[in-house]
Amino acid sequence: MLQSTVTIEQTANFLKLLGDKTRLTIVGMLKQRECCVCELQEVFDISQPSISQHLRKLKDAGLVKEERRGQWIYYSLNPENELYGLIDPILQHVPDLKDKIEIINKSNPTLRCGC
Amino acid sequence: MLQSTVTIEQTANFLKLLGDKTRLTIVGMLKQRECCVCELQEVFDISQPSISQHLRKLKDAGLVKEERRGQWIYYSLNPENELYGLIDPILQHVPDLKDKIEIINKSNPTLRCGC
DNA sequence: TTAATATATAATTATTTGCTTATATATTAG
DNA sequence: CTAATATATAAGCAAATAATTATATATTAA
Repeated sequence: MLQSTVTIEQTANFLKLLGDKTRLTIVGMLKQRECCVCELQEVFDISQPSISQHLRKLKDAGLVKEERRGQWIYYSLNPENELYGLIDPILQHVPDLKDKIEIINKSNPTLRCGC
Repeated sequence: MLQSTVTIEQTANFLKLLGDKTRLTIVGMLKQRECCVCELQEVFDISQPSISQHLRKLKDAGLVKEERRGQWIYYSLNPENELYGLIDPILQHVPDLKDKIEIINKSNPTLRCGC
């Protein structure tokens, strides 16, 4: 694979972006499946605006895409990002996040009634 | 290779550490060869104490070792670090730092006179 | 011993960061 | 339309960060 044309400063900024526990966890979860904000809220002990602000940073860096579907805005990783290829090696060093995905699968916040 | 037993928080801290242009450059240079502070000074536009402080952070995180040899203290990467394996994939996305190594090879600050 | 060099530490400061609460906007349901 | 829900934005604040200058410590050379 060719070396990408990213500057050292861009790479440092990318690492700084992932150098936050919340954002790294979000990215790890999005690697498994897209999530909306209310789903992420199930997993983190911070306020909804705080989650939105982390997502905005990820989006501003082009690492994450958003897509509105009705009431919800779904976030997913953007494989077009020049440094996307770094995500996998990084996540390989991190414990599995399937438990977090389990949590939101079970609580299912986007299904408000079981009728 | 087995997945290492590092927490997501430790990984985030590691990425935050490398998420700084100066420190990422230092690590990239140390990947090529050990350096002392006065050599690194040739390459950066910041004060000597600032460089020492970056090195201390890297050392506190166990990413870097130091070894005094006479007047100089040489810094090198510590391959024992649990996340050492991440350094290569990261540096693959960064332009080569051989030019910086060239600079210190040429200025040769540890050789004060040619006699 | 003294002077020079290499490096570390301390104190200070401006900036950035991550959070909070309050509020605004957009969508859906009734 | 109105109420409820999902999300974003704004304002404010405390803590962390990266730099600076000043000073201390360690080593070498004379």
